[in-house]
Amino acid sequence: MTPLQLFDTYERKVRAFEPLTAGRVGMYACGPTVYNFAHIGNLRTYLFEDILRRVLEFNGYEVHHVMNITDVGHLTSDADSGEDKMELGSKRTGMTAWEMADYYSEAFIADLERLNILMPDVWCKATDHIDEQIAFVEDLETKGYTYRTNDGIYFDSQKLNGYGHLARLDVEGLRQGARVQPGERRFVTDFALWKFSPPGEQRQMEWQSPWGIGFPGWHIECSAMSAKYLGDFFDIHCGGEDHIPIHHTNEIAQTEASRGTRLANFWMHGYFLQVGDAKMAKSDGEFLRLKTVIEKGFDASSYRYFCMTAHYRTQMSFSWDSLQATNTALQRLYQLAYDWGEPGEIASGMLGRFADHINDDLNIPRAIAVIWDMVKADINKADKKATLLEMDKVLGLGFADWRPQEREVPADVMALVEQREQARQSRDFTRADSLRAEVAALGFQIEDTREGPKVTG
RNA sequence: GGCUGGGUGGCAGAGUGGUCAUGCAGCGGUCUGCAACACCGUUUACGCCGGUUCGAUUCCGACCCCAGCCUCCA
Repeated sequence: MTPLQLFDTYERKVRAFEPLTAGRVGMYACGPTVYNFAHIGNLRTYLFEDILRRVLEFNGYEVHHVMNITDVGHLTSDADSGEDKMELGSKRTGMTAWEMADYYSEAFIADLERLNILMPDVWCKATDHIDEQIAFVEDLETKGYTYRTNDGIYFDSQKLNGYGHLARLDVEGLRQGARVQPGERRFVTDFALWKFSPPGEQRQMEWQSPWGIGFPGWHIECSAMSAKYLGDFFDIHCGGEDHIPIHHTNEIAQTEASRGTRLANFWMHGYFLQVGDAKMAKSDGEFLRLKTVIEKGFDASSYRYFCMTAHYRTQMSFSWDSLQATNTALQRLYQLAYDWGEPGEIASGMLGRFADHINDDLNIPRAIAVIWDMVKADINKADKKATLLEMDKVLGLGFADWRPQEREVPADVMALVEQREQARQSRDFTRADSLRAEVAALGFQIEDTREGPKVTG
């Protein structure tokens, strides 16, 4: 088996993965901001992270998986700052920010469960770690990386050598191309560590700090919480591609300034799902949820499989037709695997090829191609089944538990089926075909097999 | 506008300096009373223009288009 290789955004190359501590992997995944439901594009990223985790476990590592929940927003009491997500969400739903955070956190976790995504070992909420964040900012202040403006404490990105290396930022170009007035910020790439509550306003979420009442900036929660649960330098930090230039760049800046590390040994990013010509933007109001996919008659596992047909590091196009196409393939595979019966011995050649591909920077599309090779290969069914079940530890499609849909066939339908079979036996095919059409109109399909007619719903 | 990444057959999507991705769809066939299922076979590709090379979809350059970020979006 080829040793595991992963692409590291920081170094911009695929390199051998070696855990910092033998046998153990610390993995931090940027979680959701809980102001709305997750859309299927969000979920693609969590599917990528799930595959990453399963591949690490397949390689024998014990994974310590941490995911944050961003439940802090800029909450103001009036409509002026309509940009704020938590505020808008609270207004839209009629819930308090706290209620809304719980509501959408639960909905998010339910989606992950439906997709058979393994749960993190630690869920950490930003609001449960205010003290850690304040301590982190205090440390940065002591080390001289902060300055104060009228609305908050900011990180002085120019004090740091190599700010923006993760994203290969052209800092001077950013300065010239800035579309927003910097205000009291000294430089475009500076960002808030702590924001003050505006005078005279009561926020739903605000806390006491050495700098006054306010709330933490967005980036600080990940630096503070990952340090708490995984240490100052851990194995893998992952998230969506959109985080590369801002969020992860700033996390690295904070941690570099405070702890002297680049936070994680590997930085990994899942790429966007495209729907039609546009990306999925929650701000557009309309976005596609897993719920919608299920309501259209697909299983969550079909969406899981769909995502696995593309490499995590390429943008992928979603359409109902392409989901339908992968669904057809997956249902075929389920039925085939079911018909293979009880598992025998693992076919090591096939499993080896599969493992080589997953270890080659999670090349799941190639790994799945090996499965289709195996379908056609001259290997006995029991061994194919055993091999597939082993592969499914990574794929997570649930081949062991899949059963053909057995819908209760009503007695009147069964009667028609029997009448048709009699008509067939007496070679009255005209009558047989019209009875088949009748049964179809009632929502059941008849397939003639050697064992007689098979009725499916 | 700047920076970062990408453009592959009807669709989705791998990969490679010179023989195959794979799946779905299509087409032909086996099976079937006809179908369905299954199985066998099979067509179509590498954005555009140059360059390097014996040979480029693959390497290099320009151009066009798409995406991300510069607006606390996975």
